[in-house]
Amino acid sequence: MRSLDSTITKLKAEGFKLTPQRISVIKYMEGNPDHPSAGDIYKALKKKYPGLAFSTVYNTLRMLQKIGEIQAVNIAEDHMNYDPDTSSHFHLLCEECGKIVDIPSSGDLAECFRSSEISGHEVKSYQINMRGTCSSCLCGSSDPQRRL
Amino acid sequence: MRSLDSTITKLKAEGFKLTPQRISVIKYMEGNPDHPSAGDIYKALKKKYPGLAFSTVYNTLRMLQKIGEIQAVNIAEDHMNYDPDTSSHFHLLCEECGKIVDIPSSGDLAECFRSSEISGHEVKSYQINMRGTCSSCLCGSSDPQRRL
DNA sequence: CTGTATGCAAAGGTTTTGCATCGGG
DNA sequence: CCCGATGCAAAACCTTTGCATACAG
Repeated sequence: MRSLDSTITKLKAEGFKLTPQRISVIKYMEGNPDHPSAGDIYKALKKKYPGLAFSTVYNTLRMLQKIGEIQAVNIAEDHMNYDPDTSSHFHLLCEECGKIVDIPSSGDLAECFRSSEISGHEVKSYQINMRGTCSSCLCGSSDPQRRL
Repeated sequence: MRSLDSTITKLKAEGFKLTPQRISVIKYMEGNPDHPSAGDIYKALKKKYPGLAFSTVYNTLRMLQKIGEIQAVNIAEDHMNYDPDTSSHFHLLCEECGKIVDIPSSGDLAECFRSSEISGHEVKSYQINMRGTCSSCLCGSSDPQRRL
């Protein structure tokens, strides 16, 4: 997801309709670093757009996934999170504050997945998910953002 | 999970009770390469032990996780899978047959996670999940085990 | 206009919880 | 004996689905 404009252009090119609800979801995701869940998106947008259904959020997310504008992050145990940054990077779920933070992809790591063939299997995609404590919680030991 | 005996010994040492239901779950998991879900375990054991509750399966799995005898694998989209092999290795979800296969940890990959500090965050654990096509489905293109 | 997206509600699946009862240590 | 585990059922939660209506192109 580079920008609102490029995403909308892509939508049109792929033949999808531009409804206000879809645009609101796209706006919410664009540049959002918080890896929101479908529920987060629904709750946040429901205030502004009372006429918004849960299924519309899911449909829009699925559509954005299909055209490669967002990626689903399978790191939490009981729900999916969504990331507008589809470049190669990884995620850490902080066990203190519950946030999901981005981890840049190191050259060494990328090197391991250079080939699409690993142990005789064909690898089409991969995710690296970590758990631990994020830098904010490590420094500010008075944990200003503790949620758990 | 090394063996049935060692697991039972560990359970006793940790002060957990040895009930027939717990032992049946442990037996089912021990050496099982199929990464079953809680539902798989329940369905399989319900035949032999009609007196088995879903909650007991979940309780036992949580207990086994806590004492480090199994690990939860967060690779499927809508449920958790469980693996009695807690050594360092990764998983590939085959998009053809739906199976989860083990990928041995390479030295190069392990090297990347040598330090518990990455990008200023403290990493306590990590999972590498891949999607693609497993070697069985690649070879036997007549896909004898296709499920999707 | 036409076809598709929306909203609503209900279903489906997984996991959790509450409570009376049972049984292992 | 006693405390914790079990079984049962229901609830909670996330996600998907079906259908009539509304609306973008």
